[in-house]
Amino acid sequence: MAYTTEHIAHTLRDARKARGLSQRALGAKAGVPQSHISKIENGAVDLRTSSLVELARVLDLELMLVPRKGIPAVQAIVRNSARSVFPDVESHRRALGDLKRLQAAIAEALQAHPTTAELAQLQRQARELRHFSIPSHHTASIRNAAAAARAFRDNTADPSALRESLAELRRLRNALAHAPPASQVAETTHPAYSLDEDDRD
Amino acid sequence: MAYTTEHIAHTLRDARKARGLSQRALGAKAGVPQSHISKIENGAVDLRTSSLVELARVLDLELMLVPRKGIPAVQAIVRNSARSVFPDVESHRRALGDLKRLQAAIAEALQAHPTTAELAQLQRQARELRHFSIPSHHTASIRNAAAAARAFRDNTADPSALRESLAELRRLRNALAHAPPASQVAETTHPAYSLDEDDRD
DNA sequence: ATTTTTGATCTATTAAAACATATTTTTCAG
DNA sequence: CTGAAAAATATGTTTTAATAGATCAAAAAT
Repeated sequence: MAYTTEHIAHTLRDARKARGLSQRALGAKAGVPQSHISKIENGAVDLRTSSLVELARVLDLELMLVPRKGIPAVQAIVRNSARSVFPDVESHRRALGDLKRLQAAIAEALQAHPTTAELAQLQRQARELRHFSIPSHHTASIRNAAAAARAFRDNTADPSALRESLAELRRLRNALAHAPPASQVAETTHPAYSLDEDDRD
Repeated sequence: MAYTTEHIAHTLRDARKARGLSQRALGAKAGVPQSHISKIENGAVDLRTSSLVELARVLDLELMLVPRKGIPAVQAIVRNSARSVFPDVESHRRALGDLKRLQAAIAEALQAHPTTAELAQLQRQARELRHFSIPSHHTASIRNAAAAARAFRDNTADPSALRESLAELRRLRNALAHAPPASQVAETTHPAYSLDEDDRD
């Protein structure tokens, strides 16, 4: 398969992931079967132009023919369009780390005290939050919750701190869920360049 | 067929014409049969991405995925890359006029003196030149040749001026044929927008 | 543990690509 | 200007590969 085609496949996969779409979801929007998207992303097929255009559209990308002369300039633009959304992606990445630590703390606390209802609720809430892009100024809430969980693990006495954290996380989740633009998972508009985010845990 | 696909087909055809390539010539360079190019340009097929990439490459175009946000900026760049080559197209158009007059002069001279070998050679040479983009500073050679032909028509005596012109045109042709970039017919790098040059006489 | 979700694989169908051939357009001699 | 030869483009046919649909395996969620 030609270099450029590989490249395109990568771009599509990255863009899809950055938008938090599954192959099925993307396929549904673009009118393309999931199976086909799988093959495309794996470079197993030389897809037709219409398919490429459809997929790109759904991912907020447009296929363009650029004169060789203009390529560097265009690359700069593409890079910029991407950079303008990078901050969100970055803080999202950090927020994911915080969340992961929170979940670990909860797990440990549960190990010690498996019957605590507040911990189970916190666990569910933390899982929920992973579906959102979390602005940096909210990481404190998450770290506080983790601290509360650890404190509870060592001193079972008082679950009130847990309830407090739970309420705070709930408020956070609601705020994010009703946020105006596409705050649902890292706003994207991806460039042609991989970024291979460790979106996984 | 989707809008964008139509659009791409048009861009390809325009770019090819602007480069003065036949479907066959383009196909040969890109490794695609002429018949297929015909279908592509007529929107009769939904070509595969690799074909599109190959054709674009030969036409000095690159396929890129541009974030929606960046489209206007990219369009501006594309437009500019095109404009920068316009002067050449213009002088090419003028050179074609000169060539046409030269051919007419030769024809007349041949009418009067059908057996003159030099005239036949000149005729062939003039035909050859039509395949090239001729920078404006070379039009003098062509006009001189036309003058020589007209002179010969009226005064058969001396064919040496014809030979002189012939040699000059040959030199010109060789220079153009071996010119470094794509001087072969109007340097192009076409935008997505038609330009529909009256390449015809 | 099981139910859901996600991504990969297999089969049947359909359309692109390759090859040969026809048609149209251009060129140029008489 | 007219007709023949050549070049350029279009159109059939066959072959090959993309696409759609169903099924499967692995991972995640509850």
